[in-house]
Amino acid sequence: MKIQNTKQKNNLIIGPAVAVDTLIFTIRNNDLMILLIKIKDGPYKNKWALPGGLVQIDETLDMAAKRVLRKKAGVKGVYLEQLYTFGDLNRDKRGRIISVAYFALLNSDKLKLKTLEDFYSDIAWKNINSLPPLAFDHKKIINYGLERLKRKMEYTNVVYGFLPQEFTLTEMQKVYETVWNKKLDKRNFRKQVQKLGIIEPTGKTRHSERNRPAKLYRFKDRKLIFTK
Amino acid sequence: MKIQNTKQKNNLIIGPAVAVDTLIFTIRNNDLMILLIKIKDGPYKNKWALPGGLVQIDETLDMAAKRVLRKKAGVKGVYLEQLYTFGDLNRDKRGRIISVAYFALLNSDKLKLKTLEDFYSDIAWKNINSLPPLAFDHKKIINYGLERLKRKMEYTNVVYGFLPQEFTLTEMQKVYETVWNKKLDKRNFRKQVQKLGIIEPTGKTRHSERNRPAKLYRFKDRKLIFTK
DNA sequence: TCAAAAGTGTTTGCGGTACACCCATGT
DNA sequence: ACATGGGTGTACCGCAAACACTTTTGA
Repeated sequence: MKIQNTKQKNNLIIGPAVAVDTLIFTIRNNDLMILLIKIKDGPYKNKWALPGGLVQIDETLDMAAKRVLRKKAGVKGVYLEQLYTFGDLNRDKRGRIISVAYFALLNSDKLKLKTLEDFYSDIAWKNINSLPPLAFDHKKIINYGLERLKRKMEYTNVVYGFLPQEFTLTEMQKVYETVWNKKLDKRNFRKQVQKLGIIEPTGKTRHSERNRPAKLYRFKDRKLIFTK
Repeated sequence: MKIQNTKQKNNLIIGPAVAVDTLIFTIRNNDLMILLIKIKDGPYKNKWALPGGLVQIDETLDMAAKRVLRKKAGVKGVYLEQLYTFGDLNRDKRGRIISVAYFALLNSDKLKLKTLEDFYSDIAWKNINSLPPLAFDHKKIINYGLERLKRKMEYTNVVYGFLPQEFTLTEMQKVYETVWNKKLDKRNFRKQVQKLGIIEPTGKTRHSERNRPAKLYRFKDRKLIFTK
């Protein structure tokens, strides 16, 4: 990359600004939810938007995304990956802002840490299937992220982002069914998952109300693995 | 995305600058090549780098990438997709620059238009397997792009980017073999490709020196299709 | 007739899919 | 004993992989 047609002095640049926007997904009651923030004023007043912020001069993109996660969702140590960078000219009416989109997956462990919507009226988990009117090009970004998520769950173990340390196979199956929006065969699902060798039994069981206890499993490695 | 901690007046922003860097691939003599530019001065003097440029205030990211392709490689209308955005703090010693990487695929039709290396001593096609010392984090970017390319050729028809309008099945197979760096079975390859239904015979044949003529094929659609 | 690349089918094994019943528990 | 979700095996089909010979052409 060669610098040309530019002036850079004390980090003063003539050019687009850079922001990160984060798609924070979780699953609650067998629904795929995304964390959104209501905009209070300006041209997008009363619309909802992805949590985001401008990238500071002394932070990387990943750092910026993690900062947003911490400040807006009160979580850290969750699954996070860069999604895509959106740079249309009029995606933000207020100025030329390029958005580097990230997506994060939260599990119920993380959710318990802080239930933000109890404290703020302008931040809320929204069902992915009934989104409110969105600001900017955030509808497009969410659609893009959803496709990535669906695809990635086919050929990686990224599902662990949605699951707590210990979980039952039925819970795991329900995550897939929720994201893919289709029923899976219980026997085939269990065979396939077990064959991949990415999870192991903890030896413990979970006793629900009045049913047979379910065996608990954990991921051998809570990091991204390609399974195909 | 909410603006905060920022000052924006007449597009004057305090923050990182944004550039695009393009991985321009082609295949020549059964080798995967990438177009690089030699840096003339500054801290990266005599190192090689990806063609790139700063994103102007009035152009989208795609426009910037296409501009680079046109100016540096003299081509247009080639396969182009956004790869990833690199934003480490010290990726460019000269200042805080975020790079949106793209990758492009050229076929021999396009190559004929302009053989740049005949005109410039500081621009050259380099074999992907014997790269010169690279500036910035461009080695990392190239590796990332290579992985994307290899994977994407498994589940899409993106190979068309490397192929001219008309081509033989052997030529097509050689593209795969070159990128994946392994031999494929001729009979299985032909069966699979034909079954996908993404190409069709043109009816014409190509007569090489002294062998049996090969049937020529074309892609039904020269746009990205998912085949799996 | 020879050299060189084009072109073509069959067999086998594995992975994915379809499908139904018994088990353990609490009430 | 019953209701509820947990847990298991087999049969079939289609796709992928392995594998070798014939055809067409120009010299």
